[in-house]
Amino acid sequence: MYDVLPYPSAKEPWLTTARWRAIERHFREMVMRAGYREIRTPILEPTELFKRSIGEATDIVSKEMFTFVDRGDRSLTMKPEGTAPAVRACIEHNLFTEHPLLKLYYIGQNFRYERGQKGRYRQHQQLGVEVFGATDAAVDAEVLALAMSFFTSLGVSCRLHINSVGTTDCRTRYREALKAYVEPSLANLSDEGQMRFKVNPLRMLDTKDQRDLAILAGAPALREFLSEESSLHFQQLQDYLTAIAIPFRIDDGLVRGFDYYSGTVFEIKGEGLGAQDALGGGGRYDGLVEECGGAAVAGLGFGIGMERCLLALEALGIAPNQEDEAPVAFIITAGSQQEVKTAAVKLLYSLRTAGIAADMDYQGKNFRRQFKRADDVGTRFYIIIGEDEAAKGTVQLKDRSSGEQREFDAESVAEALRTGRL
RNA sequence: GCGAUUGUAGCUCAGGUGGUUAGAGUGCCAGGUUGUGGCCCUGGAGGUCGUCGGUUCAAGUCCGAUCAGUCGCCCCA
Repeated sequence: MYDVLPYPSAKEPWLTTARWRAIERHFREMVMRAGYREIRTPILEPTELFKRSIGEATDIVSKEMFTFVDRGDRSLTMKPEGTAPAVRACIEHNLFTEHPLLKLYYIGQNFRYERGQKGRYRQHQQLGVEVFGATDAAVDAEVLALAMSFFTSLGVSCRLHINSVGTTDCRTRYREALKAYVEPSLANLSDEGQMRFKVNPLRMLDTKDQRDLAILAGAPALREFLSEESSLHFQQLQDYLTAIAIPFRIDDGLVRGFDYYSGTVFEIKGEGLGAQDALGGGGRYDGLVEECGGAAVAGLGFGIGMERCLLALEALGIAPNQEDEAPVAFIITAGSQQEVKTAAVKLLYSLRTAGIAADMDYQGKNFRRQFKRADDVGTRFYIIIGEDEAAKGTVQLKDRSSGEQREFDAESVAEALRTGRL
């Protein structure tokens, strides 16, 4: 876990609220241009929701959930991912019937009880989209394109890995074929590989163990077991991606860790991120809505890791386009007369009311130190008020970068600041 | 859940073989006449040495345990 701070720290300069807002804004603008609407769901959900959707046997459900029993004896879980809660909410509020084609986006916190590591936190934020009600491969292309352009438009280079895990039938047939192929060499497989052979054979493909890779090198590919329909859909997706110039590579070993995926699956990998290099991932989950008690509605989506995105930007030395947090004007008072201070306070509020970011010192600093404070907060203009000005109802306006200074009526200074010129 | 590694001011780090009131740089605060900033000069505050226990006349330093961080495995965002 970590704190997101208002100022960069030496240890983790990427962890600032300004950067977070910049990324969130970038994401929002992108998905809203593509017609997505925001959904926000609670952090807590019934544990059952995740068991049914993600799958009992998955790592997430079996060992990584923050689960507890509440005072009413219900088992609640802090959401480990955003899709199932979104599906639950849409069913509950009949959004699928009201909006047969539903395009949603979310920005939310997820919780997984894992060992911390670079780019992996027990509480992490995901930026995601979900599209319900369309099986057209063009939608798959849209979702993948959104995820990719999110990164490329930020200047992060990344690789798109895609695969198709087909329908339940395809996977069942493939699972048998794969087991039959591996069985003779089972004893030579790593401990981990042997365990997966029993529990979840498809996951054997997702290994980094050299021996296992050697054994699996000649194994049949899941792609060869896809039904004609799944196969065609996957081909269409590739054609669309090619048409819109999104580079991709087919990764036969890409098998994701949630049980609800069907058909298209993908992962986006970045560079310079250490072991946790998945920037985002997702896929199609056509049976999920039904599984959660809704109608047969097709769906697909992706999740992008906020922290990994920020880390990737940091590794590349890219600062996201952040909004300016510095005030336009900083008011400085000379002399200790109460009239001066009162004139300054009056001016401060009239500037803010006029929509100008303005600030002043409240620590009773001397004249010289007020300038230092103004420099620290990065103001563009100094506004100086002394006894003479307070008496005349004027101020001195000084440009910090040029050093130029002119006297203005207190009433007209807002206008000068708005034009940004003396 | 497993493995490796680190823990001394806000931050980056010094502190041979144990030995008085634990240091530097930087940052912070103040002063250098509250009428002109960035620089500079001077001064100041700030540390139960991660925590607990042990060895010793004596522990930041040696030993054990524990906690936290980091990195990796697993898995994923």
